[in-house]
Amino acid sequence: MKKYLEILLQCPLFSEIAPENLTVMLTCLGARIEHFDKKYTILAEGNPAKYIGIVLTGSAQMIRVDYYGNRSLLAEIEPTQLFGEAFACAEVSSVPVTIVATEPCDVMLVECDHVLHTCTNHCTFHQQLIFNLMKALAAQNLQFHQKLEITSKRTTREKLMTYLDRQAQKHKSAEFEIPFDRQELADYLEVDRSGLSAEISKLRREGILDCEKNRFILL
Amino acid sequence: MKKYLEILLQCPLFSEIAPENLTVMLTCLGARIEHFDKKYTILAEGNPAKYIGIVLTGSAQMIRVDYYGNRSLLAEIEPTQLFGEAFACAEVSSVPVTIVATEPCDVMLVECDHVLHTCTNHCTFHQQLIFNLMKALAAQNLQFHQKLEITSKRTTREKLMTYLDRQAQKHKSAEFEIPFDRQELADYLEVDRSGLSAEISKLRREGILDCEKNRFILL
DNA sequence: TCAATTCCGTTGAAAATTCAACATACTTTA
DNA sequence: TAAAGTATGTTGAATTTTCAACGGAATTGA
Repeated sequence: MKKYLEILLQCPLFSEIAPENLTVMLTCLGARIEHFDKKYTILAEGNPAKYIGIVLTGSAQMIRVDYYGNRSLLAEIEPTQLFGEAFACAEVSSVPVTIVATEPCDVMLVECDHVLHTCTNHCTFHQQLIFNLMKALAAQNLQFHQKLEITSKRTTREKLMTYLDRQAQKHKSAEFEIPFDRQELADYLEVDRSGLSAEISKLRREGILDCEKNRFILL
Repeated sequence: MKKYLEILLQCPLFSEIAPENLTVMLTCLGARIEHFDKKYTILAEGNPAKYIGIVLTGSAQMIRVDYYGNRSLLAEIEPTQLFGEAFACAEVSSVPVTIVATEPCDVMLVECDHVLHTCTNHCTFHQQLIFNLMKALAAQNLQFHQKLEITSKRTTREKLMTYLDRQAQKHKSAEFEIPFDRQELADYLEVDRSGLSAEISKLRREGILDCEKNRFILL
């Protein structure tokens, strides 16, 4: 556990928590760390929504695969970010999404009950944790707004350009790398991969953008 | 203010708040009530995100209209429900959506700062309010998951059927009313209105559903 | 290093969506 | 009550997406 304290202190869930209090707190929360190799499922759809997850190293994705096998990518999850907290806090019986490791991952799982309900010892901490959770949920809400803004566009071109504009804003540069390969980008934009490739080629020919692999330049 | 206490006590934001404490609390929060006629804008895109809104009577919608005038309907907001809380809590500078009244509305606005930051008098209340806000944000998160599940489908038929299935589940009945007219339903599903009408007719002819106005029956 | 696998761009045909226009029924309001 | 306005369904053409299939490039792993 020790080696992750650095990362945990940067996690939004532990914002404003004093380093010296973190260790004892983690045991109180029933925290445990698990490792997942690339492509492994960290949390499968249908499982009980009891845990809040924190990605410590590597990276993961929140995905949903429907009845017909259509895969939709809901969010990229990077170190220090949370997952599963919305379902645990809303007390749904089971999670409606799947979390998969896209790189070898170390993940911390804490029991949501222990976060929300004050225990005998650490009452003051819980208040801060709930506040932090609230902030994290609000931030995730914004992420979904952004995703909805993108996917509400009707054409592949508009979805792609809206996504790339937002990425450029985020990186404060017209040149940036995205965390997706082509199939993942298509799954995030909710479009067909081959159609997306065709559209990217077209935008290149038109001199609107350039790209190599997952590195894009808006011209 | 008095006449709304009943409704306010059922609002998720004031869950577990004792009735006798509510009135004094409202003044402490800088609460004020405003009325909006049908079709009026309650909160316009671009405005500062300082307030948490509560719909007391009537109904409202969260919408976004893009550059080209495409209208997208993000959520229906009914009495006791909140709006704007995600943006206020995430401390974004301005709201990226518009809230409009679909029926004559009474709306309460409270200053988010006053909710989040403990004042001199009512510290114990604030903790409960933050907890309630956290719950509300988690619930709204789920709503967006549901909307994303629907709009991630690739065809109008699949989007419509997924939406109607969820409504049937919600009402625990194959027969139910939806809160949208055809244009609004199209805006929620992110599809063309005329295409939606055509698809509904087709599903009727195939004996899969029946409907009259906004009342649907799944067969 | 070599073989196997994955990733990516291209293509053409089929399917679906969008768009504009119009007719009818319904609602609102003067 | 009549007129104006709104909501809904229908249609056909144009646009766009999806789907399946393929080949070459890049990556992985034995």
